Amino acid sequence: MVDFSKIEKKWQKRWEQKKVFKVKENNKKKFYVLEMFPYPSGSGLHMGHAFNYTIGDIYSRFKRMMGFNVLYPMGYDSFGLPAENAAILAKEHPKKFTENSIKNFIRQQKELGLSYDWDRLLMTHTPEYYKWNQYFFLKFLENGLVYKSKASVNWCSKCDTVLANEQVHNGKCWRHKDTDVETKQLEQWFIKTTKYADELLKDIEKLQWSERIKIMQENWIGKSYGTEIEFEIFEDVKDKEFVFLHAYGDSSKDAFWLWLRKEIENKGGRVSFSPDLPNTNNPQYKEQSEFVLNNYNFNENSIVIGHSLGNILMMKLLSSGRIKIGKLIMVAPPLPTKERIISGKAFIDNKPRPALSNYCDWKFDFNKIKENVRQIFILVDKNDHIVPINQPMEIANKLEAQIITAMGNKTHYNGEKEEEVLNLLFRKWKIFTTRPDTLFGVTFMVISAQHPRLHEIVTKEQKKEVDNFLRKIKSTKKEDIEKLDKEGVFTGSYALHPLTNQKIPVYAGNFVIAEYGSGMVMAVPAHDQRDFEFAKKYNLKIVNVIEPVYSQDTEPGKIVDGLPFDHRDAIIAIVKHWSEEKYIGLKWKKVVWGTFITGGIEKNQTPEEAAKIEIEEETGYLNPKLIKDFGRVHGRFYHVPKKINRFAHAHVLYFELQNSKQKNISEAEKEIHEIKWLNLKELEKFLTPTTHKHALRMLNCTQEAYVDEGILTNSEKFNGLNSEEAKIKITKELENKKIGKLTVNYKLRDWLISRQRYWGTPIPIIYCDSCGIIPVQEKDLPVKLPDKVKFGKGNPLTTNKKFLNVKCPRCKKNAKRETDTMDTFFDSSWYFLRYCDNKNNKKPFDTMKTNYWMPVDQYIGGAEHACMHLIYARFFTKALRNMGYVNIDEPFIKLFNQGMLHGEDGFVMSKSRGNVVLPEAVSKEYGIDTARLFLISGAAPDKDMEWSSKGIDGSLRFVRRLIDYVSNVKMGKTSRKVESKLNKTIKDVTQDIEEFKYNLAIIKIRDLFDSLENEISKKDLEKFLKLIHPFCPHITEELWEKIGNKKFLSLEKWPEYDESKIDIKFEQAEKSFNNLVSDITNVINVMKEKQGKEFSKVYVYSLPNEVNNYNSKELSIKVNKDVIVYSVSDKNKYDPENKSKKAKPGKPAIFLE
RNA sequence: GCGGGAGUGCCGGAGCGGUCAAACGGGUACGGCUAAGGACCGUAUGGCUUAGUGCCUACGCAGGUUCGAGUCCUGUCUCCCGCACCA
Repeated sequence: MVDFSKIEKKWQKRWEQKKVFKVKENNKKKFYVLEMFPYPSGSGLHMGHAFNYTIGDIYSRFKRMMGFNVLYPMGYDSFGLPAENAAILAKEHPKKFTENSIKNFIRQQKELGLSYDWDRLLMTHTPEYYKWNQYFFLKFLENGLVYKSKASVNWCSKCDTVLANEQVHNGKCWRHKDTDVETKQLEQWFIKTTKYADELLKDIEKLQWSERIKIMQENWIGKSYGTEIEFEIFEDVKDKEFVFLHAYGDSSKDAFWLWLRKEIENKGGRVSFSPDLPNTNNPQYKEQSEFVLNNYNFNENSIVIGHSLGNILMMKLLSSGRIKIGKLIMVAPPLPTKERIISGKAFIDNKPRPALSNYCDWKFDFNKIKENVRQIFILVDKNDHIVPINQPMEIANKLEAQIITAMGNKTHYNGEKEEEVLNLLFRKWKIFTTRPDTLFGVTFMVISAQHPRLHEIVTKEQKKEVDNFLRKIKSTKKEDIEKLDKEGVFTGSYALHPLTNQKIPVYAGNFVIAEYGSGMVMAVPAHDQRDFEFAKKYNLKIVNVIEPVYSQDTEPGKIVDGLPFDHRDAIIAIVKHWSEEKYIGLKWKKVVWGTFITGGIEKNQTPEEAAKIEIEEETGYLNPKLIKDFGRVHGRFYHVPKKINRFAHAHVLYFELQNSKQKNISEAEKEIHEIKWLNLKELEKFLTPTTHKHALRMLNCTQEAYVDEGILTNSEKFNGLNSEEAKIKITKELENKKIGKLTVNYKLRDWLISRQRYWGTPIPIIYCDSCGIIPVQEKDLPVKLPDKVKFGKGNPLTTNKKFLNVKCPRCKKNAKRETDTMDTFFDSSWYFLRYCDNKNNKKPFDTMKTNYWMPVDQYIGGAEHACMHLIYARFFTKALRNMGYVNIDEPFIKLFNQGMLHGEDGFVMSKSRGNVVLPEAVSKEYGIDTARLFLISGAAPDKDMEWSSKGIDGSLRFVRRLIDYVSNVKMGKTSRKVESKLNKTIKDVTQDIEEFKYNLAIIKIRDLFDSLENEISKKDLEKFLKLIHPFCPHITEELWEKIGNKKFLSLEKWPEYDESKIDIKFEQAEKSFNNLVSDITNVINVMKEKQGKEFSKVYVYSLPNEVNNYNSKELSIKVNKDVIVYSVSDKNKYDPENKSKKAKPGKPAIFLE
């Protein structure tokens, strides 16, 4: 019948030839519609893709017709792992593979009739594009937004590469839901996204995005306010042997680090102090070593702090295996390279030091040293004017020692007091807490077991145990760790409580996140569930510092608003039976209350005394024995008998009756309450006030921490404050002591961009042995990805020597390239800017052009990128703004998240599931316009939608009827009725499309179509076609041409509506018409069923002013009978039963015959 | 655990506090048009009732606000999604 594919081809060709959708910057108002560009998968497009693109295409076509200069581009996110993996499988080069896929994609997208400006095509795998990735990387580097760092990173063994934090979902790789992410310690490139954490969070409110996505981003950034507190972490130095080994030159033995000696001795350590080593002007190893061995004791616990030549002596001694020690701290070691020594220019000043060559012959046995000392630290002065920094670095590498470069107060850290040296022994560790009010409840510390600096605080004694623990953790999957018990192990180190100076143990734990805060937490077992569980497991001290406060918000005793609170010290006495497991409950007679024994504390009374008196008064029992004091609980409630709001501060005391001795209770007491003996279960139901329920929980020893806020206790001068006040005051106190401050913490981490894979943008960095890490110079960009590499194990780029080996841009010596590539999210973080100026080969883009087009007015894409792409792109925009490249704060003002298309089996349509429907197939049978129509009429485009091969029939019917109608309609005049409806529909549809309510728009268009009559004016018919055009572009173009138009409908103006032509009267008329139809059929049915009568003629009697509402022809068609319409006033009407009398406004009378 | 969203006829899904037995589409049934139709057109599709009427039962469940609730509020159940030991 209709050859859809012929029509489609015809118009697609014409659009392309005439460049109908090509845009340039001009004076018109711009509108930038953007769909998240696709990854060009090898399997091509299916209906799910068609669904996504149709949503954007409709919007673009609509906006274009609305008169906007619409930028609607398409491109491909063509770097990435799948291509690499698929290419390896298919033994095809990723480039060829990718470019084939893209070709396929473009063809298929063109067949969908999408109105892209194809001249703006971009592909991220082309050097023309990724050159600018490299360029931005270098710019970020210049601006301090890039750094390289060793960190514990997420590793996916299937991807064979690291993953960014955002790419780990539920402990699994975002691509491989079945692959556990491992942690590895690796040196990687990071982008400082955290620098913009605050702005990224703050600007969320500027975005017209769905609340859902906004909240997801907020949670991801995860800002929390709290206090940073410095804890001193130290090894227990008691009875430990320290040896200070200076050696060389001019410092006197008395002046050398006396301050440090004092610090150590204060903590119980023993310090042996070396005088200058013998004969330092011509040092001989033999002489000096004998001297040291004779004078000092070394054992596996001793800590040697070496300085100057003392370091070299120690390294020699350790090489020889003659001693074994615990820790070696090398402060400012003179460690020139062998070449330098031989050349006689050991140090920066180039003065020869022949003495050194006697000794520092570089014949160290590094493995031996590692064997004989447990921990090595090297401390290097940043501004050392003698020893070049890279020399100790080399040593540190060989020894796997930690190197710290920091400026000393005096050269070589010979100042009065050197914090950096001290820190190696007694390190300061900042921790973050949101609950400084619980500071006095800290009874231990927990450092993350994954913390890269954990080993620094593990002592010799605990090393084995810690190692065992770490091994255990490593062998458990990340997924299981979350379900695992809180576990840990003592590190051997202690922390000093900043306010009480108590010594508290430091544990390594599996439940602390290494990357959040400082990776160590202060543990408050009484008020944190995790810490509580940990403390229970390892029998650690639990100190209660927060007393609960309850507010009664249910009857009885619900707080009455507005009444002031009467404070009162009180007791809650739990009294146990002398022989049974039962407790006394008081049932109140005038109120519906059930409580324990309770009462106030008078002046000069202890809580125990007060409780005993209450017990005697209220129950008569004479011999209660105090067993346990549960501390206080505070309750705000309305005291019903006394008619006041009360704030009771109650001591909870637990008594056991020694015997049944009882005196008589006064009548007055008897009237207030009665005594009940209840077991624990009964009490649960019986007790009404929340404070008493709390007391019961304490009696039950509930295995829970009290984590809410409350009133401080056991907190010295902060006792009695509520949590809110205490947080402020304790933080202030810490600030005064300079060991804490108010601070903000984010969950957001820096963005790890290194990927150990081939198919990505090479990171433009060169490693030079002499110059270190050198960025590639801008003029040398792009660093092209070489074609020839070997895939297999490890990073493919290392297999291309031509790529790998370069000359250092600075010193021209041989150097090596960085072989990691960038995360492909880097590519997609700025592609929307490149579309604005995609052919520029001088700059990433012309700012004039981005200023015109940006920001993207309408972004369309899936919600799965809420915390990945969308955060990166927002970060990029802000960073580029600060660097002067763009003038906007946010890239995407409006965001629309489309739903997913499901296959007929109910699952998301995907190739791997095998439920895909191919557009080509559908197009052949139904036409792509029909498919488009069906896709968006099923459900709102932001909801998931199920494909149905039956459902599409409905759309096909509509399209056919439409063609049929336009082909046969008589051009003439439009009736007022149709005109009214048309204008109303234009109004509604315009708004619906604007709001992406395509499904509703279609309903209204169909409704209008049903009301169209056999005659219509050309103008109105055109308006009607325009309304449908965004949904069905090919068919409408064809019909548009058919009715005699030469220009493209695609470029026509969207119809405007005329409010004055919208007449509700017509709607009412339509309604009464429909009512009439249903009335008639109703009667026909009733009569047929009831009396078996059949009628062939219908007479309708309408009020005279409404008679035009009821067209007999239309009625006849509707009810499928002959219908004759009379006006009631018509004298010649046929009305044998005088039914016309029954006619009412909007409701004509009927007679059947 | 925290956060977000949703529960409406056989199905997909519409539903400004009143005009809702519920749009539109699909399915199903019946009828018409036809040589025939899986094409097209019409009717029906909670129950009872009626010459075009009226009533009842219905929007997960239970309450509440209101003259009036599918629509607002509270609680509850179920489902979906996101984050998850974030100190």
